[in-house]
Amino acid sequence: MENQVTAHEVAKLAGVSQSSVSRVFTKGASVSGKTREKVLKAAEQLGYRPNEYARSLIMRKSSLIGLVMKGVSNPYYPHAVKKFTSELKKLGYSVLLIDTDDIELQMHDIDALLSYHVAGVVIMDATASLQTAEMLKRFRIPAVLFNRVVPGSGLHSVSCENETAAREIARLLIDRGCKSFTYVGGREGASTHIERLKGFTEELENHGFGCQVLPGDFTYGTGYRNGAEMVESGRLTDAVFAVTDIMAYGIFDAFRDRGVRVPEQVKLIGFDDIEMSSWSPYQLSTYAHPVDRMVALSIELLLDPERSHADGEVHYLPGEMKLRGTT
Amino acid sequence: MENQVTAHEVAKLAGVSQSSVSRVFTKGASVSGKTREKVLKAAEQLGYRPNEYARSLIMRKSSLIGLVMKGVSNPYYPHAVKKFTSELKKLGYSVLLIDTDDIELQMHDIDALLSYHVAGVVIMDATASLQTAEMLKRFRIPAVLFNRVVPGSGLHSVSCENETAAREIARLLIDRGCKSFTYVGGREGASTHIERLKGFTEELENHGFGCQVLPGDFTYGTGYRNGAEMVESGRLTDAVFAVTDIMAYGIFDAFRDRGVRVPEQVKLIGFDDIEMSSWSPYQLSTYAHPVDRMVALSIELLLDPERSHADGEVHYLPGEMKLRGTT
DNA sequence: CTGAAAGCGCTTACAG
DNA sequence: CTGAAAGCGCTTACAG
Repeated sequence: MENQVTAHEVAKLAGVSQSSVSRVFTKGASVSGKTREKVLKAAEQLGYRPNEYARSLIMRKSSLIGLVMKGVSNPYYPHAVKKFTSELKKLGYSVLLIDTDDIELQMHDIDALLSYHVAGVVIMDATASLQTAEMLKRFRIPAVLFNRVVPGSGLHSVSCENETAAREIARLLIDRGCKSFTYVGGREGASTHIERLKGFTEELENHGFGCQVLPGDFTYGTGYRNGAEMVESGRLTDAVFAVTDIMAYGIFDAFRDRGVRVPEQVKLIGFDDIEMSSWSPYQLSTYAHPVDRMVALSIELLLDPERSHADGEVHYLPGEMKLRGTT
Repeated sequence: MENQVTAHEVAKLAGVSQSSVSRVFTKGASVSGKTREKVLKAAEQLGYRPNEYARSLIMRKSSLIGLVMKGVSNPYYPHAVKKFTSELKKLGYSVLLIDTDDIELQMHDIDALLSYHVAGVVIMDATASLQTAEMLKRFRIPAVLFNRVVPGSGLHSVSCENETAAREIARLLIDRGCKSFTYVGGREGASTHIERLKGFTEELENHGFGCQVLPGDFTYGTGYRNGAEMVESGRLTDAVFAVTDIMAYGIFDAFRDRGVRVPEQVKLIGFDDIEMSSWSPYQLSTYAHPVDRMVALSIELLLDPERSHADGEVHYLPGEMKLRGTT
């Protein structure tokens, strides 16, 4: 950064004022074609690039969006991250990556977001505490929870139609002739878990069916343990709905290792539709998130000045059922 | 950013000069305990945070490190990213995430890196072209290729001991009594592919064995196709070494779907040791990267002023063989 | 359209 | 230890 080329040097070489150089690199400013040409040539020659720190400082506007990630366990998120970065890039924003080890966004991480006064933050796979929400609001940083909703936080949320999808899944399983059901859940308190559980059990109830509910934490290992236990304790049901694909794989493998056949003896369905679900050992039926639309809406909520600081909007977008070999 | 609290406001509330406020937030500066206390109290009250844009501008030093990612296909990378962000955070750096869709780092992405004049960039899973390397060098931005080496680029490289590991793998397979061998590779030109291929075939040759080499691209699908073709064309060998775990899964599944048993009929081994390799359907033998040490060394190369701008150092770190059920 | 000048919020010699 | 002042590299009224 010591030997950075400045607008001044470009101006000198081009024989114009520094203001003119600036105007050439500021869209919307009026510059004559001749000046523009001279400046561009000089800039090219010197390898000039406007200094983003100076620009953000004087414009009092950040071109950074904070992306908060927690887990690396669910391959669903890297895809969303990629979509976010590429869409944001088109709009002239860069991404500041925050990777928490904790469930919640920690003060340490918030500090970075605040120091750069990011134009917005999207929180993925992490549960923002009410305290975090207050913090963000206090510093007037627009935020959206991606694939999560935290009631009372007042933050925007963009999720998949979890409850509706879960109802659809219940109906599918009933149509397939299943009479007994199990739901294997995710971390207590996670909205995806809560909503899917609600939709599934309620719809079953509407049809006069009960449901065995097993606790989980979104990991393969816990899925496996649950699957094993179901078989060994003789609590196997006609159908199993796992809160995420990753958990479904664990359940499936536990079944397979114990000679339980899917879908002949048990129907199994997951949620997310990550890449592995179409792999040969699984061929898992599942429900796909509308990732692209979720990302687009999130960005809209963050960047639209009308909405970014308004009360939190909670959106549920419809995805798509993917029927494969396990149902 | 409009209503940001500045050092001036804190100074006024604390009854000191703005310089003193600055000193309190600059480590190494001398301030009296009394002043520090007054400033801290006022800062807390107002929710003050030094503006990082102003700070980077005046110090002519960026606190940002660019992290360049390409694929989302190999779960190996998200882990490395997490390690990078947490280590970097400890050193006071934040991460600017670049997510290319192209194989090479594109101009568009370089621009962001340049505008923020990042303190360094780590390139993962992307092949930096010689042109990119020139660009980075021209702007004096330290860079390290993670898990890649590009000869002639003059960039630092930190990789796993690919060649040595591949030799070890060859010996293991020979010890297991295998007489015929297949190597399923990655993208043409990728150094991981080249080095693993070299080590494997050379070591086999040393023992008087040949090797069938099949082309690949690091994806599950291509692994599957290769596996299927080997079975169907009768070109199955006693052992198969896949350039990455992901490809090994595809090969394994193609074998399994065709009734070929692993390891009874064919021994199979991968490279990376990602989470799925320990999952029940695979139990894949593989070679684990020393990710933590690779990350630590990369950061060292980037941040050490003695080395960051020096000629590219190429490092190969030893990992660890993980023997599971497929060998 | 163009240039001179002010100012964004900081750090850091310089004097005291 | 502390304050007044200069200056980092920009954008943007303000005059012309």
